[in-house]
Amino acid sequence: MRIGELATKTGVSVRALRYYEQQHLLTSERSPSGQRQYPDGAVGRVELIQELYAAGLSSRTIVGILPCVVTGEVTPELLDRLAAERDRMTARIGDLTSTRDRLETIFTTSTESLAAGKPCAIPG
Amino acid sequence: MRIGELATKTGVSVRALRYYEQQHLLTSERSPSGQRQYPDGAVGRVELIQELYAAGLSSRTIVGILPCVVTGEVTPELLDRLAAERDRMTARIGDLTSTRDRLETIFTTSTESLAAGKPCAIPG
DNA sequence: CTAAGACCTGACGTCGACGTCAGGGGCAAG
DNA sequence: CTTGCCCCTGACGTCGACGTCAGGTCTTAG
Repeated sequence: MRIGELATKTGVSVRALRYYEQQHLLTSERSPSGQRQYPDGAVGRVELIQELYAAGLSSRTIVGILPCVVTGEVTPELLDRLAAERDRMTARIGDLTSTRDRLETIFTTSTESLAAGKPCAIPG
Repeated sequence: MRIGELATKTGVSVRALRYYEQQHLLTSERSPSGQRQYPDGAVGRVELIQELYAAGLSSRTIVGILPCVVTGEVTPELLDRLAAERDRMTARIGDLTSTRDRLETIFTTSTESLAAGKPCAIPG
């Protein structure tokens, strides 16, 4: 598969795919003329990368935990980093949830204030 | 309170506080010589701003939902935006959770592979 | 053969939330 | 009065994940 096809299949831009390769997140074979060739598995690979980016991980972080997928390499350091990222995400989910609940509280009290025609008050 | 004190109390840089003012997230009185003066309530205000930034909201978004706190203004449009952001956050929490679970799965299977001395495999 | 489209490698532009530097004023202590 | 610290307003720098443009090559349909 060439880069354009991978781009349309994953919904990621061609530029982004080349960028992923620069960051060592993605590799490709080259045709004699220098064009990139991807196996079918690249689609899932790119989708995983996108998911991790969306979760707020940086290229550096992803490249640190991705070798497991790539080379089948499983080292204790890799597992440590993986666990660390998992924990970071769990903590982040907790923060987001409490912030969401705070917005919810503001929303509820504000809605009541609107119904009662009173000015709104924000809890601590 | 002057800007330096507010900065140390909130753990936010002086530069950031001036930036918040530029973005209309924060207001200040000025002394005759032009120095910013903040009331005590500014501390909680800045902390709320930080929390919303940390939740991934942009200045534009925050300024769109913050007037409720500021002026006590409660309009239907404001409540709509508030609800929309709350829903966006709920959705984001869901995405993060599934990604975290995926990392967890990778971690678990990789740990087993390491124990068994086998190469790791990544699910779906 | 030729023209259109897909691909290549640089390299500069963008955007948001600040950091940092330059150049200058305010103010309390000694 | 001056030293030292805090404050002010520009204005340029930064970083990450790309967008976009320039200038050239490859491939494929007609």
